[in-house]
Amino acid sequence: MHDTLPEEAGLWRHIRDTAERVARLYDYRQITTPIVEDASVFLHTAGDESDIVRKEVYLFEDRGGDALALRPEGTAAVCRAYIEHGMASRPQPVRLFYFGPFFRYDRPQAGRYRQLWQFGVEAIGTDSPAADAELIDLQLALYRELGLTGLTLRINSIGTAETRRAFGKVLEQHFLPYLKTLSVDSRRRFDTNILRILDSKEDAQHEAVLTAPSILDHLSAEDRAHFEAVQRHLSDLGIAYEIDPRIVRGLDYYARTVWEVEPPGAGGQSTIGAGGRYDGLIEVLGGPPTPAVGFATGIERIALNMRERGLWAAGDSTPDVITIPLGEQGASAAARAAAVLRNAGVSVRNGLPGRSMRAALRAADASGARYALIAGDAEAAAGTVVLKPLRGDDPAGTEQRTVEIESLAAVLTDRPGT
RNA sequence: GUGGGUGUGGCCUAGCGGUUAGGGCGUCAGGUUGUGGCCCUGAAGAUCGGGGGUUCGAAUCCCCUCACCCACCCCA
Repeated sequence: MHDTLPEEAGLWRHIRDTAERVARLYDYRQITTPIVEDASVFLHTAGDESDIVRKEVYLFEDRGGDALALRPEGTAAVCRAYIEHGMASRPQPVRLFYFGPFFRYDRPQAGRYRQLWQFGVEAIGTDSPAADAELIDLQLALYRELGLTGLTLRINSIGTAETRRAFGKVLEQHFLPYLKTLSVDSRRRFDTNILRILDSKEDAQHEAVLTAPSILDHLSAEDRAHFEAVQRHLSDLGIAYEIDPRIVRGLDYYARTVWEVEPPGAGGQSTIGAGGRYDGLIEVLGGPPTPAVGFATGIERIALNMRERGLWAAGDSTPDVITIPLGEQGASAAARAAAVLRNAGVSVRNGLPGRSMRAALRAADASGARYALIAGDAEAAAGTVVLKPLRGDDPAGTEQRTVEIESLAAVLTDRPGT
């Protein structure tokens, strides 16, 4: 798990602000759910026997003996809240977004952490293919706003659980003759989750995988019509996409549309965000049958991609002004000047007394502040301070001048760039 | 869960059986009386991830362990 240090804070704030702004542009509203939930919210939705539950959820018991979980994802919790707060009686769909930390007991690796931050958006209560397309549009708009271009959108339709069960049988017939030549992992998947063989890394070039039947040929007429409508909407929105029948999802509550977004030169843990339709989830959680669609995107991976592309240079925030108090009267004059400026919205680091002028100016220079404000006993007696521009590009020139404390705010805020 | 790699002051790193464990960056102080960026001087800061062992002697070799990183697996 990671600390976010001051040098990184600006990037995180930028990503978060951009995500929330874009979500609101599409009229989604924020929901914040607890970090800890009753374990059943996540266990039942993921299937009690899956790897997800057995190995990757942080589980613990509270003092009352209840089984709790650190939330591993957002969608199930949002759906729990939808049911609990009777949101089915609000205008449908309910349009929600969230931003926060999640926890997964995975082995960490590039772009994968045990505490991870996600931004997610959900439209609950609609089966319209236009909603699927809107969410994809929103997700791509976020990446675009952040400067992440050249991403690949891959979409697929996986029908219903019933479709996938039938398709699994087809795949069994297909892979059976090749079984001995497949990798160990694929042979295991043959029994546990046969659809996953399709996106095996090891066997990606294996004849059996290359010639495998496509789930798209096994969709129901309704599912096919839905998928075609999603594609029409994407085209209307001017969104480029690839159809990739190898994108699958393991859990039964998924339905129809699934998508993933990858940066160029993808490999490894590269997916930057993924979404899909989960028409069966609300029902699994004890609510009425309610169609829904959403996506989530990893903040660490966004940050990783932005840094790799030089879209954000690490840097501290800098104060506008740093004071240099000299002597006792100077210290109180500096404090007064700082208060005046802060009231006007100018950020001020009030320097600590006791340093030599030289040392204080060195520190002021290193701080990146635009101005040093020198307050000595002589100035204090006159109710003034010395305002010294520190950067060569100051519009008022580089000459320092004496300014009355009470007029400091006007002097500084009049100028652009402070 | 499986495999591989790396661990030396805050950061980067030299050293790979005998060194007071060296350097760079950063930090702090100073370079004369109230003026920065460069430069110069000085200081603080390391039980060499931890624990065992081999050896006259270990940061350097061996074993165990922990942490981190990378890949696989998994990916809600």
